[in-house]
Amino acid sequence: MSSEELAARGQTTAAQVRKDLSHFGSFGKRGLGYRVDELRDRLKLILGLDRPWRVALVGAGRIGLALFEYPAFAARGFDCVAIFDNDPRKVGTERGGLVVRDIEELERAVRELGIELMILAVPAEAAQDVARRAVDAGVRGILNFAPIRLNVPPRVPVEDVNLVMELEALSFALTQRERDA
Amino acid sequence: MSSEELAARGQTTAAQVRKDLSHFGSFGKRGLGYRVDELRDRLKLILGLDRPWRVALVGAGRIGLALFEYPAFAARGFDCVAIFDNDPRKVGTERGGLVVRDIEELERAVRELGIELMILAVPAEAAQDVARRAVDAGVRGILNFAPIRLNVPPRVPVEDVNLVMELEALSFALTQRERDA
DNA sequence: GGAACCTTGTGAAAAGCTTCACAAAATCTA
DNA sequence: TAGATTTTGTGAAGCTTTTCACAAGGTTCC
Repeated sequence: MSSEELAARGQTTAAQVRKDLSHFGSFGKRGLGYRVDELRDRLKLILGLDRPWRVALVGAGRIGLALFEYPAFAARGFDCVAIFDNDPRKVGTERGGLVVRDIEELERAVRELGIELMILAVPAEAAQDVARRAVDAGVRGILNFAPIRLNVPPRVPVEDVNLVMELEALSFALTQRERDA
Repeated sequence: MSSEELAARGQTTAAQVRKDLSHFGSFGKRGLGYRVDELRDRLKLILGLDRPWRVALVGAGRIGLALFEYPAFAARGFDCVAIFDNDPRKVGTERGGLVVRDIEELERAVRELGIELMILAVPAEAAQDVARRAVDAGVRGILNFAPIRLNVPPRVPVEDVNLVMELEALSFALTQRERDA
């Protein structure tokens, strides 16, 4: 498959595809393009998807649980191994094949289960404290749904998801178009 | 509040704050900074958040429903007015105060309820078709959870949310750090 | 084998974004 | 009122990202 076709599928340009890939090495054959199966394997390796990642959910609310049972995670090698919450009514109950643990067990469980990534889906007020504790216990990366900027050591990558902001981006785009017209 | 303080709170720089705001006009007073209440009101206006938006959910799966009941949406003026699904077991049941409608009613409901934004949370195979129908019926913007690039007219803004990709970004960041070390 | 054709990988140019730095405007102090 | 101080708004510089364009390498066909 040529960079031209990859670009068409990925909503980008052929030059962009080639430049991006060249950053990690030489993947294609001139006159021919890229072998899709080989490219996929090499990209998986680059992205670190050649091995499973152990993931925990903190905050057993509706969004957190819905995400955690999202089959696409497991399909890409993200293993959901623990759920934590501070609500005594939830602790001990089963959700999606896992027993909800008390947040007080966070540090011990992170160490014992070798948890590397955390999905943080707790109220904004609690997020910073949970993040600090988790990182101290060994969590290496955070997918953050709380609408605050987490203060963590620079070695810990954080990805923020803010769905309200996504809707606001649509509102802005449409409002701007109205004004232009 | 000075651009310096706004920057500290927003994880950016003072110059960036001033440049960004200057793009939309002159908001501050020299020697004094910005009046927070006035700034908030003017930004709301710029973002189009001075009026409510009518939002529909298509796909009454776990993630879609969890999102739809997310109180932060309503708090920012995004009114959830309809839920659609194609599963006869779900159609007619109540979810979060709304009766789930049959997807076949999509066009009529979009017109009658004046639906402007759609949260698209259906399987990837169905997403393009639903998007086309919704846009034809009058939907003006789409928050897309399906892992495909939607083909819609350029006047329709689309925001893509891909949670697997967010986790993959963490995996990549950590893998790269390992290699550097 | 050789001519025609295709597509990569990559310097160089163009475009876009961020930071710098400072005149201008406002406040504060006495 | 005047001098000291603060902070904006913004050109210009610096940096990053994207696009262009083409030599080099590879394929296809006769």
